[in-house]
Amino acid sequence: MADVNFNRLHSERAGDLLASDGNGKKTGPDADHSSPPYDLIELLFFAYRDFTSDPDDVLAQFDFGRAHHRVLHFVDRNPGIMVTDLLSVLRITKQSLGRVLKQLVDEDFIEQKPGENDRRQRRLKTTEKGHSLAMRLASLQAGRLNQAMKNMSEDEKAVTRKFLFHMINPDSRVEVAKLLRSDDPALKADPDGTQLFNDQETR
Amino acid sequence: MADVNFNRLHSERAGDLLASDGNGKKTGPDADHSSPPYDLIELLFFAYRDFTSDPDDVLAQFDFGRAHHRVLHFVDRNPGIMVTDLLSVLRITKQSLGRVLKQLVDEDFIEQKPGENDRRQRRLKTTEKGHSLAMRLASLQAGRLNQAMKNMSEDEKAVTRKFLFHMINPDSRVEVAKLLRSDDPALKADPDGTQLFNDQETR
DNA sequence: AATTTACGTCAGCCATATTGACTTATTTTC
DNA sequence: GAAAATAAGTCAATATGGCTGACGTAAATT
Repeated sequence: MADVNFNRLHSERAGDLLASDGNGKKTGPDADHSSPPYDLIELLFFAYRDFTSDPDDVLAQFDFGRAHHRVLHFVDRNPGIMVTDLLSVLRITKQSLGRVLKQLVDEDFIEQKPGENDRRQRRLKTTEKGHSLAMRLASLQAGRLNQAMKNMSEDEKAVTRKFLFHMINPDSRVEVAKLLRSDDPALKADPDGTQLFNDQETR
Repeated sequence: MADVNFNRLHSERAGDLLASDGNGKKTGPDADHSSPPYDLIELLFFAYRDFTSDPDDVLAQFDFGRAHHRVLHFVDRNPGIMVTDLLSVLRITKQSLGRVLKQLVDEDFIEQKPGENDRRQRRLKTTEKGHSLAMRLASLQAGRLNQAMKNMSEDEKAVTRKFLFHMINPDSRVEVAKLLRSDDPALKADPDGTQLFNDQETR
């Protein structure tokens, strides 16, 4: 709140990184003396902050947090997923997952049944109640994304997807690409997202 | 670790949201029956996860967390910023900020002096040590961003910036635009980022 | 039969956020 | 000049969501 005064907050530190045009482009002949793209760094911070805030508000009404959202989302998107897969996608520990998953199961948002071939597995899927909440949360995020892209051409949307994909660690891209195309038959023939994302690097 | 098996995890819930081409495009004549753009939702999640992971590793060596990073970043970028401004940018409480800011001041990453006109204010700026760490962290994020954009034209980069800007709550865009252009004289004449981001909506 | 895997659990720790109430300077307003 | 508003600090309590390490069990694989 309160009108914030950001005027007169100018950097007193020019010359930190040699000459730059202020946009991160090189001005010298060869070496990369550019300053960091602060605009993008900060845009990503603010964009993600707001991207998560809508769902957070809804989740709070259920006494859930962002952790529940992530679990609910990936279970809803990948019915039959097992605990090990969730751990690797979310990159958290079994204990951390266990707590939120238990709540989601206890409160009937997620149900589980043993794997048919391997009875050690817990195959997870959302209940109707869970699916409904997942859709509500996804719709909020969808609304924001659609609004942000409403004036974009298909090509421009593809550029955005490509950008986000390339922000992911190269090591993880194959796994992510698999997740993304998991219900899109048209992408089956593109195992590592190479075509999808016009990937021509890091190989 | 362990090879994860995402095959055979196909949605068993077709027909939830009427017909869709699987890409979030409308297939009907007018109403928006499209399903959420799950690919973008998940790409944003993974992109941000990895975007923050590099700095996290460095911060851990100093016994700092992501909260310290945010404070350090915005102080470094806005020398002379005061506590109230930080609170509004970071959207956290005074108590939360107080703790991490105290550590950063105690360990000589940030210094403070009273405002010249208003002696209640603490004008914050990074020390050499603090600036050095801030630059190190920014370079990590810059490296990832530059790599993600290395094959992009200037137009495509502009599209990406525009996308991120439009993901921000309309209410916050003016404030963010002010922050972004804070040391870029070329943008001074564009108070709410309208030109910069080719903004033609929400007015 | 031995090993590995999938999962669960106990116990404790830490970082980061929250709310509400209260204090102290200092500046602004009437 | 008195009253009100502002900038900042502080105390106390609480919640969330991560973490580590150790251990246990059932089922599958070698």
